[in-house]
Amino acid sequence: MATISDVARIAGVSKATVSRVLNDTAVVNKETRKRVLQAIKSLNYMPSYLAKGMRSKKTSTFGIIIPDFRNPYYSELLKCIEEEARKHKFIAIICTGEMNAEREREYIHYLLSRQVEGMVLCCYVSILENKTFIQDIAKKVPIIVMDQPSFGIPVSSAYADGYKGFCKLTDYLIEQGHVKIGMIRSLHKYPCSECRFLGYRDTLKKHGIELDPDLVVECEFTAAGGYEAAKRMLSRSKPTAIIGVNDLLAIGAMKYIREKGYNVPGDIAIAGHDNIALSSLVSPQLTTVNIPVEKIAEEAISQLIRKIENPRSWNRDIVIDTQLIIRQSTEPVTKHEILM
Amino acid sequence: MATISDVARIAGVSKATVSRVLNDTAVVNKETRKRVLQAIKSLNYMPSYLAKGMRSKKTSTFGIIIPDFRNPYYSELLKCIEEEARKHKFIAIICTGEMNAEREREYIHYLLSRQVEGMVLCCYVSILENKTFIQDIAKKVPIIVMDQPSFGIPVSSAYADGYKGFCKLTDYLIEQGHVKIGMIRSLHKYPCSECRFLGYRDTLKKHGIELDPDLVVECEFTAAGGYEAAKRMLSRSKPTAIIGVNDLLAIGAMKYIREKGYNVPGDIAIAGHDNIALSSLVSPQLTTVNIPVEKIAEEAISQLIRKIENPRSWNRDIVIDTQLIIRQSTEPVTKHEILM
DNA sequence: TTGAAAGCGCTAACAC
DNA sequence: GTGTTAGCGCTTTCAA
Repeated sequence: MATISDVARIAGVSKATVSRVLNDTAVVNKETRKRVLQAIKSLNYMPSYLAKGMRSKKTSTFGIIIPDFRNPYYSELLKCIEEEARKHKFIAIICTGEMNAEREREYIHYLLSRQVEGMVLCCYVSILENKTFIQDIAKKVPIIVMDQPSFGIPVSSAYADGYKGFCKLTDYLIEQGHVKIGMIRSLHKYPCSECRFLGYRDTLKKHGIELDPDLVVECEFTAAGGYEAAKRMLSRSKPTAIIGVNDLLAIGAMKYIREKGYNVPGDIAIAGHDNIALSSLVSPQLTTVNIPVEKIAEEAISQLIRKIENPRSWNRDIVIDTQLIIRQSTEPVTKHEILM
Repeated sequence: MATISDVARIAGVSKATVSRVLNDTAVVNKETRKRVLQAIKSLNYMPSYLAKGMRSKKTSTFGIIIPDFRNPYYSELLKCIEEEARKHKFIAIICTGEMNAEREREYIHYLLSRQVEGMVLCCYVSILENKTFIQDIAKKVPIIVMDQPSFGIPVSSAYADGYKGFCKLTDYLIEQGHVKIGMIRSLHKYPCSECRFLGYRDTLKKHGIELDPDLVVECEFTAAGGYEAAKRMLSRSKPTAIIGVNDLLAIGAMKYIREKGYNVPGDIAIAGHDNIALSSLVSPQLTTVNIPVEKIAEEAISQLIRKIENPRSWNRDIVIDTQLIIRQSTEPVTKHEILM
């Protein structure tokens, strides 16, 4: 691979001049510039990001940690983040933390030694279990926490308002006449899951409905988890509606319920949260709460870039509003029966 | 951030010795080693991958280009690839080519200037449109092409045998008594899609069934594409079975068909290919062909690593066998009617 | 407007 | 076993 010295030699100039042409960092004589560009072309020269980064401390890279590639919510998030990064000529190194604090820490270290200029963290575990660790990292590199607030750690954050989302969802189901409303939530008390649960709990309370512990079950963050959770819930009680803490769980639950011969929404209405693409592909289509992922990604990345460009700029907590999306899985029973 | 010089100073040794301890590249006196490790700890020192990579030409990084994060097949692939990479202490930089040759080329350049040690390419467009380009890149860095053969380009490849898969699928449907079997394929003639189509075509022929052009429709690689494709197909003809070139398309088609009031599999049987997680979540569950993604990822990465460690080693075309998975969406009608 | 020289943090070759 | 030295490919003073 050709180096800047090769280019300089071919063009009959110094390395410094080539660098100037490359980075537009000083005025270069028109003729000289032309010769340099020709040399670059003829050698098929490409600057080395390693050398560049080492010298200038700018790697145009940031790191991002998500729990799992296979959760469609993160697929959408990654897509949006990549586009945003692209706009700023950044590239993202993506790692999966798998809800494992040690693995998360390991990757964060790894990213740091690769001199990323910023980090996007969807680390439900570390943030809680390792406040001081994250705090130390934040001194070295700008961090934005996704999907949950920053809990007093001096970093920025960007997340959808899950509390409000679950208030809307629960309110809506109660309006439809439901009283025995179950909830499937995550096994561990992750903040984003917890917020959603509180929205559900408080809304029940507001309407004078007592929370029934039999109607709250916990499971892994997968469709299979939702399936098992529904099984457990139905073995204890018989709700007329079930909310999943996210769409994936709701879809898993729906699968179990339909396999058992129950009608959705006739016998049991189901709703989720996140509005992943899948939620409108299943049948009946899933009622859910839309998270404007693009907007979150855009705001998060621009905040991160701002912080990279000016490390002393303020941290921000960016809270994004969500929208209730009513679909077949919670349609009023009468209407549903007509359709059948 | 502390550097190797700081560590050397604190430990009272030379940088070389620190490097030796760090990389286990020579025997170091036990006492000295201890002092070095203490210094590393006390300084919270982390080696810089930039400097390391620059000097040693080893970045422990490879690049991977996929079409889209949102296709679940790639989510699974990425997960497996990350795990394999992890075993070898490599990290992956993931980019999406979006079936766009220019974007693919741009990212490949980008990866190259970041000195990746190898590339995994799921680039349906570039490989075909830019053979010489890929060929040039292959001279600089080991490449493994995924999901399709290497077409004579001197690189390795790893893919599932889509031709055979579609033979099995078509054979099976014909055994079930289907004659009017439609196929939904990709808009562009990507090799992996084309192979699958040929398996379908040849199997029909083998059974003396003539290919009906009205029963072959093309669409984008998304569920929405499959939905539209089914609409078009049904407006022209009435098959008793439809195969999607992948599960996503099949699921989109199924959605349209059920919305139109047809029974699946009663009126129209549906099958896909890939066995994405989603295929067993929809109802009826989708008959499909399993691609052992883990195995492909494992073989691909170990081949890539082999090539990195010994650039003169042979290229290989790794072809992985697939398995027919029969589910509800193609169950014999009689059995289905009993179930209803 | 351009060049020379220093140095980013590390490893590798060679001495001792 | 360990230290010295050179240099990876680039940017950034400082001089001219």
